[in-house]
Formats: sequence, C-alpha cells, structure tokens
Amino acid sequence: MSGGLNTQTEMEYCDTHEIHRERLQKVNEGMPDEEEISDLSDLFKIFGDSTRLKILFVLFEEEVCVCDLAELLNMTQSAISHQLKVLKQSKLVNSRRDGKSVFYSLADDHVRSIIAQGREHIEE
Amino acid sequence: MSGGLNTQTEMEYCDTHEIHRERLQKVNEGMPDEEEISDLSDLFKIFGDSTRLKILFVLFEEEVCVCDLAELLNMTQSAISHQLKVLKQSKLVNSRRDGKSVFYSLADDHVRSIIAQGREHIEE
DNA sequence: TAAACATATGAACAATCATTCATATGAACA
DNA sequence: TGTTCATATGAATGATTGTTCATATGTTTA
Repeated sequence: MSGGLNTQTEMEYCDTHEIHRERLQKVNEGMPDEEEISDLSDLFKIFGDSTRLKILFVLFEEEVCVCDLAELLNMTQSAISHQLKVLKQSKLVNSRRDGKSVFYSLADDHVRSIIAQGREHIEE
Repeated sequence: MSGGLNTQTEMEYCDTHEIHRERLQKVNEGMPDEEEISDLSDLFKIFGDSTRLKILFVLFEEEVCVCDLAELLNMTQSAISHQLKVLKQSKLVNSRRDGKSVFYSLADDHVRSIIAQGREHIEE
C-alpha cells in the first residue's frame, strides 16, 4: 500500500470530467483515517476464515477446551491452537486454565452482532 | 479443509473429561452448515482488505467512476479495477456505464451495517 | 476510420497465511 | 521424580491473494 486519500495535493483529473471540491470534501469527512481502516480490515480478516468462524460459532454456545474444539471440528489440536492464538490476539476470545485443560470463551457480544449482520447479507 | 462438525461418529474424547451429548446437541443447533460458513467467510474476506474498504467508504457517500476512485485512493487504475471486480462478484456494488466512464455504487445497505458493527468493535 | 480516453483482464511476482510436523512447556498423578 | 495428558509454538510448505505490467475491449470524437 503506497498512499491514502488524495484530495489536497495537485492531481490530474480524468479528461472528460472533474472531481468537484464539495464531493471531495464529503468523501473525506466519511473516510476514517488510514490506521482505523487498517485495524478494521485486520478485524474482518479474522472472520474471513472457515476454521475461525466455526470456532466462534461453537463458543457462541459455551466455553470449550482446545481438545474438544479439535474433536468437534475434526481438526488437529495444533491447527486449532494456532487459530485460537489469532483469535486471542485480536481479543475476540478469552482463555482460562483449569488443570491440564485451557478453556476458551467469547470475549464480548460484538462478535455475535458482526457475524449476525454477515449472515443477514448472505441470505440475500 | 478436511471435515466439518463431528458429533455423530465415534470419536476419542479427552481422557480426563467428556463432551456430553446435550452440549454437542446445542452446539450443532447453532452451527450453520458447511456451505453457509464458507459463504460467510468469503464475505468477510472481502472486507479484510484496506483497498476494498476504502473503496466502499467512498461509495458510502456517492457513486464514483473508476478513474476518480484511482485518483482519490492514490492507486493504479488497474488495481482499483481488479478490486471492483471482486466487489461486484460478491454483489456488494453495482456498476453503470455512462459514456467512456463506468460508475460504481453500493449495492445495498447491509454493507453499511456490517462495517458499522466492525467499527464499533474497534473502538473497544 | 483513426486516435484518444476509460476500463477490463490475463500473466507474473511478492507477500501473506493456514495447516502440518516435530517438539517444547505445563499440569496432574502414580 | 518420571510418565502421561493437554496445550503452545517454531519452522516448513502449499495455497491464496493484491499489485503491477502489458495489453485488450469499449466508447467518443475529430
């Protein structure tokens, strides 16, 4: 990624039409800064993987340990563990150790709303 | 990806604790089928890129042609065009030709809600 | 019809990423 | 303390993906 919004600096418009100043102003007002857009795309990247989505759907119901997640989703303990690390780093899940097991749970309910909105769109 | 949920078939539980039938049942009820999860992750993948997010934020304000998008975002016409194709294939944007230019616009307002939910989560 | 402009697209390349494998850490128990 | 179970993690690998470059398609105008 090289640059962000370009409204202040000189630029060559399309030959047959112009971008008007007011329009540029309007676009600029609604556009979050580079950092927020980056954070936002990072967040959505997390949801952009089937395995992570499945983990989250399981956690919608209740907290589950790594071992059970692996069996439920029919995947390697290692694969699950790697993804749980990603989910934890993004603060989407919390973990709690109980003896040998580590139990993971949803961090908050924003996750539900985001995924719910996505599902609504899918249904068309 | 090898397999999906695993609740019917025989499986080895963790040695020190068991997954109970009722819990499995509950998880199964809330879990969408493999295809919906795949569609859902594909949808979120679209939002998981800064360039595409920026394009969408611009389109939140008004319809814009490829040329103007490229200048606004300070990117190649080709890069923008490729991403617009992705957005169009996912039915997130519509296009309309006007002479030499092609104008893109938001397909529906679900996009707004999904992104709005994401932003809420970011703010912490 | 030729030239110029706007957009689309295929191939190539670099970067990112999910999974696997091997192994390390941590906890319980004999 | 040694063994076993549960989880974490680093390196390697194959697959996916965003951008660039070159070029094709489509539209207008001289």
